[in-house]
Amino acid sequence: MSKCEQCIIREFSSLKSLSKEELLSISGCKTSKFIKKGETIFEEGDTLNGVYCVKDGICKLSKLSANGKDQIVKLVVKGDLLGQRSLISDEAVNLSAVALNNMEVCFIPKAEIFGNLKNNSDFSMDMLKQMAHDLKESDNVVVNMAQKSVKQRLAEALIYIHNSFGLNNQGFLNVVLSREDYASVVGTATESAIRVLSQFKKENLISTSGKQIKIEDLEGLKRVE
Amino acid sequence: MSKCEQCIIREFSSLKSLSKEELLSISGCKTSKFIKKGETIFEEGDTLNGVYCVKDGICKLSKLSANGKDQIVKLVVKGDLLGQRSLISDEAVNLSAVALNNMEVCFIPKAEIFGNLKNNSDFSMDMLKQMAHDLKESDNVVVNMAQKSVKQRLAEALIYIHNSFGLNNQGFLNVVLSREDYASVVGTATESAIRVLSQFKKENLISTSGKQIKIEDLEGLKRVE
DNA sequence: ACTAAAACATGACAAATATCATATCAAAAT
DNA sequence: ATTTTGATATGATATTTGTCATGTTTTAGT
Repeated sequence: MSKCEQCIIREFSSLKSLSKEELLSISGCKTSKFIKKGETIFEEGDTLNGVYCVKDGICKLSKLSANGKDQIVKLVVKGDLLGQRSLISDEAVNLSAVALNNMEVCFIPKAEIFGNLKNNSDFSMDMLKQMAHDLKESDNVVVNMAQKSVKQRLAEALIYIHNSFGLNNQGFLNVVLSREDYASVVGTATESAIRVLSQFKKENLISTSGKQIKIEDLEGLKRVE
Repeated sequence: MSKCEQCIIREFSSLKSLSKEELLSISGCKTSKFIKKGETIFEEGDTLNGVYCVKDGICKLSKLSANGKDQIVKLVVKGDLLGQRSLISDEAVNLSAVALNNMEVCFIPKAEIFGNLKNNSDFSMDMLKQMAHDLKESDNVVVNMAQKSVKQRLAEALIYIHNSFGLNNQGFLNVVLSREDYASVVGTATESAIRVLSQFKKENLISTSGKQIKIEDLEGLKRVE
């Protein structure tokens, strides 16, 4: 758990193009930080002097809208970096990051990132690719938000979570969100999210056990209109 | 108009970090291409083997949603590049680009871009910064789409166009969009966009002359709820 | 200038979604 | 174990937005 070069995360993350020597030089990475469920890693407007690499756990990236409601923009998992966008733009962070379960992250100082961006073109390229991928995703979300119904968006959110984060040993979705969080992913009122989930239950598309959700009919969910 | 090194656009674009020699090597850039209003530069799903640098004119980047409606994701102007995201991700283009007025663009082949990404870290950094900026914008649009009313979104679209693209000599917005395009920016039905614009007119927030729109009360538009 | 086509406009109504109220349930605290 | 709090659930209703119909105006083509 101690050295970056040994970290299993390395091969999945944008850091994969860093050499052993480069990783060793990332001194701040030697110690990982544990973050409890519900804790805030950083908040909209904060200034970061480095990025976080997620070793374990899941967090949400969200933004507070003028109407006082939070909008979840992205879910971040093992292997992802947090705060790169802000670091590269050299501006305050645009989104808040809050842990959805217990997390382990390690901090990589700004200077290390910029040094590698300057000297390792493979690393720059990986960063660019990651950013390009995020941009495509974000554009697609814009289209979905603008053009699809709440029901469709919620169905797609469930499918997305199913495909990206998998299931636990009992077949429930690995990512457990409150109804309020689902509303905040989909961009609707909490009551609406609850109603739609109830409807999905009635139609046997999903089943629930407390906060846990199991997808019973993936194909059915895909057909939701 | 012929050589990249002389092009005024150069200093505004992501290409500003390329040296004179690097620009000279961009052979394909020697000839610029003229695109008429309404013409398509590329379509969703196309494979690009280079990027376009916009020398003049404005175009829309849009995506077709499953419901058959187009969603405009971004407006692109002088100095911007088109197709970088797709090129970097090495995948088909995610958005269609259609000229909103007569345009002049020049084409830069893929190999040139990648060569420079590999060898010129300032260029890579500029690309990264541009992408980071686009990502922030896109995330913000997601939040607006999800949390704001059609009226608010349309008011903000007008303000955005006012601030980003300016006015012509008679004080009308420089970018002229059809009502359908406004609907497509805001993510609503054409009739709804028309209705809201009519309402803005009645409230003396804007005035119109044919397709042209003049903002009469910018502060009032900002206060729209 | 005339015609056809497209864009704009508006009413009437339907559907989707938000809001408010209230009830139930589950988790946490004492 | 009991209380308290927060999350989930659902009904009733208001508001927003979409759809369809239809008329008018503008634009483009001959």
